Formats: sequence, structure tokens, C-alpha cells
Amino acid sequence: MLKSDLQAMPHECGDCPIRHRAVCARCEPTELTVLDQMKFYRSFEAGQTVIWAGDRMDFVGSVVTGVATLTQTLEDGRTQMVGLLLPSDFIGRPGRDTAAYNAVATTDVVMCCFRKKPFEEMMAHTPHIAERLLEMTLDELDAAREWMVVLGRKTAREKIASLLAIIGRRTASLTLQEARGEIVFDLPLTREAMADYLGLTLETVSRQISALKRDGVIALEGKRHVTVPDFRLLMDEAGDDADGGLLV
Amino acid sequence: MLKSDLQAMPHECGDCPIRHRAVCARCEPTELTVLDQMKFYRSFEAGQTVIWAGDRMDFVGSVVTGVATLTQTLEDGRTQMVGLLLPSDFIGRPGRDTAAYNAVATTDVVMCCFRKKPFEEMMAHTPHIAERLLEMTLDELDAAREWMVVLGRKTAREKIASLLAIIGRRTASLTLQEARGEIVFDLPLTREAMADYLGLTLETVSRQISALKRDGVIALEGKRHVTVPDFRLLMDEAGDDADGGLLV
DNA sequence: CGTCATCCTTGATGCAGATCAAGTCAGAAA
DNA sequence: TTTCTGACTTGATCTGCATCAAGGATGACG
Repeated sequence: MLKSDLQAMPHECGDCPIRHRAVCARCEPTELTVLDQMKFYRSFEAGQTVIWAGDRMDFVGSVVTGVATLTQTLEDGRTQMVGLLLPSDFIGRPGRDTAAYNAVATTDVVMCCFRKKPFEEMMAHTPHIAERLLEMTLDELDAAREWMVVLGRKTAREKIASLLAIIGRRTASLTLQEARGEIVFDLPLTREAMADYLGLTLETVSRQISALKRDGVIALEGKRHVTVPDFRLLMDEAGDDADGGLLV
Repeated sequence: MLKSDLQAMPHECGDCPIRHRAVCARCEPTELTVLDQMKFYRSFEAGQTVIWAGDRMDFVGSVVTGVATLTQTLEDGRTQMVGLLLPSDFIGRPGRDTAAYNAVATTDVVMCCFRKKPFEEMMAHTPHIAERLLEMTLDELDAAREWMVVLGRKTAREKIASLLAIIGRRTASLTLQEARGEIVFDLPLTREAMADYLGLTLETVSRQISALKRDGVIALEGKRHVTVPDFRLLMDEAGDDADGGLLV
């Protein structure tokens, strides 16, 4: 655990897998050089906590590989996931010095971090970063609003289908599959994490996944490896009007 | 309707009621002069639609007075509110040319608008605007995440209490009441709109409001005028761990 | 090889909130 | 005044998901 915290990752920004999608996407070579010198990598094992809500947070950063979650907990233990962080997603809020949510790695995760202070100073001088961060935040807001529709108005079956569609589409875009016809991916979340995402219990998640399997909407190999024979069918089950093009 | 669309509002930015909270909050006098010349006011009557999802949107703007809602609708008519726009809140997304959601005025509303193109150009040259917009968007994202917890994990009674607390706190901050002890306000939403906010039916909203009244958590005069004798008590009913200081 | 823990599935039952169905109330129009 | 309409309330019943409970599968580790 300690070891992994400090483990160095000898990446150059130039061949960074999230170079064109992360907060640094718009930076010019000279700006990138500065960032390159500021940045440091941190690794987290699956299940490890990145930060607790309320704790002092002196860095911001991007998920390079892996999946992490943001969750909020009520005093009696009910928990709701409020963010699903995939590669290129940003964590931390400039201008705030404590974490607002629990962040947990659900797979092994590598993050590219910057100490908050220098990053904020750089933001003030480098419109390319603030610009990109605004764009990413607006995208996240759209995703949060789409998610609110799922939480507020969809049935359990539709919720599961929606989540599978989101993960499937994002995975497809990373692996250059097309998000139609057959797509294949691994679930990066336990049943419980899916329940926390969707405002359900893990039993209901399990039942609905079994039902979708029984109805041929998905096929499972083990508990995590999912094949969607017809993505169109899955989208229908999700109950959206449009094809959900917003989320990416 | 047409008349109200075009009605001019002879405001100077200097004495604008949302001057210090809106997207222009950080602008300097010279920048304000430019905005002052670009801006135009639009008024909407209660119930009037500001814009339909998917429609071309060639302006952005701020709510000056009144309350509007953003809603998303599934094909079978299920509706979820995804944004509640109070004075100083921003509507529209720079860089996008169609509306993503339905926007409806729920009370009479006055908006301060800018044509999108000139506003975007100004944003590119005026970091103060982009800066403030980033900050506001991050706040909205926090609010959306808080809302997700409400939608996903709270009971009907807690949902109602949460909504009353949010409206009460915001109203209090506008009218310089303190958000503790007794506070008094008018609901700017119908029962149906509250239901769409909270992912409930209007019957359940009505029943839970009656229950809170019966239990002395709130008092009602007519259907809309609410007195909260002890704001602390209402917060307890909302089931949050903290005092929800984030939302404002 | 067993055993232990974690994650998951499935069944039985209960209940919160949805749905269906009458009303009530207050303000506007006639 | 009556009538109408839109917003709201309340009651009766239904149902989707939660809850409670038991057991299965897989992999790590002795």
C-alpha cells in the first residue's frame, strides 16, 4: 500500500494515453513541458481509497488508467455514487482544499497528479487549461443530469440497461469498437458498486442482470465479462428517447 | 406572449440585483460597459416555455428575477427536473448551439441575455467571465451531485424536507434572513414540479407535505406559503449528515 | 487438499410509494 | 350568483423493489 502510493511511473506526456482527452489536451508543447516537470504519478490498487470526504487534498489530477468512483454517504450508511471516473477524467476542484466526496479505486488505478498550488497558479496564466477544465466540467454536468433522470425516473431494469450502455459505449470508444452491433467489455464494478451507482440494492442489481441475460439482451461469461449481441436492443431496454450521444 | 418576449427592461448593470453573483460578477467596469451594450432583457410569464430541448439556441443568459426549471423527458412522458434556476443562475452552454433541456418559467421571470456569438468572443478575451463561469459550473456540479444523493437514496419524506430546506435556505440568503430558527417563504413550484424534481408522484408529494404539516415541521398558509418554525428540525428530517452548507 | 473470504445468486416476504379514483378549494369567467 | 378550471388533497388498492435469509461459485492461502 505504501509502496504503491509512491511508485514512480516514467511516462512522457508525449506518449500519454490520455494526452488528447485530459485537462492538458489543449496545451501547447511549451506549456506541456512545464506540466511535465510538475506532474507525478500515483498508483492505487483495486479497493484502495484515494481520498476520504473532508480530508485535506493538496493535489488534483487525472485518471490515466483504471476506474475510480466518487461516493457520498449519509450518516446512517446509505451511500450513493456521484461520479464514475474513467481514464482522462479529472479529480479535485481548484480553489477547494478538502475533498467533497470519497474517492475509491475500483480497479488498479494510475493517476497523473499535480500539487494544487502550482496547478492553480499555472491555471491563472494558462487559459488553455482553464478552458479545457470548463469544457470537461460542463460535460460532467451534462452526464450528472442524465444520471439524475436515471435515478429519478427509470425502473430497475432500465437503470441496469442504462449503466451497461454507458460502460459499453465508453469502453467501445477506448478500444475503437463501434458502439453498435455486438460489443464486449468487462464490468469494472461489483454488484454493490453498481447498486450504489443506480440507487438500488445489490440483490436487485443481481436479479435484473439475470433477467437481461435470460432475455438474451446480454450474455455473461463469469460475473464480469459482458457480451452485448445487439447494442440497439440494449439501448431500447434503457428507455431513453435519443441514442444518448451526449455521454461519450 | 409575443409582447413579453420583446419587452425591454431599462436596467443598468450597476444596480442589477444579481451583479455580484452572476456570470459577470468578476468583471471590471470597462468589461461591464461592453456587456452593458451587448445585453438585452427578456421576460417570461409563469408557465411560459423559455426554450425546448433540441431547439436552436442563439443566446445565453442569467435569471435576474423569478424561477425557471430545466427538465428532461423520456419518450413515454416521464419527466425529471435536472436544474432549478434561481436568480443569478446561468442558462445555456457556450459552444453548443441547441438546447439540451426544456427550460420553463415557473414564476414570472426576467432574464439578462447575450447573443451567443458575441458572448463567446468576449469570453475568449475576458478571463474574468470564463473564470466565473467555471466556478459557477463547478458549483452546479456539486449541487447536481447532492441532488443525486436525494434521488437515489432518500425516502419521500426526506426528499420533501431536502427540497424545502434548499428553497428555504436560498430564499433566506436572498432576503437576508438567517437560515436558522424560523424562516418563511413561498414555494415557487407546483406539487407536480416538486414531484418532477424529486422523482416522485404529485400525490406522494402532497401526502408528505401534509405529514410534515401534521408533525409540526412546517406550517402552511394556503398551498404555497410555508413557515418553518425551526429550521434545524427540517434539516434533521432531510437526513443529511452535514448542514448542507454547499448549496447556497 | 480443505477452508476461508469475497462476491454473487436466488427465494420468501413486507412495505413505501405508485396508481386509480373521488373529491375539495380558490380564483376566474360568465 | 353559478360554473368552470387548475391545483391540490385524500382514500383504496396494487406492485416493484427492499429486506431478510440461505446457499453457490471462485480464488487465495494454509
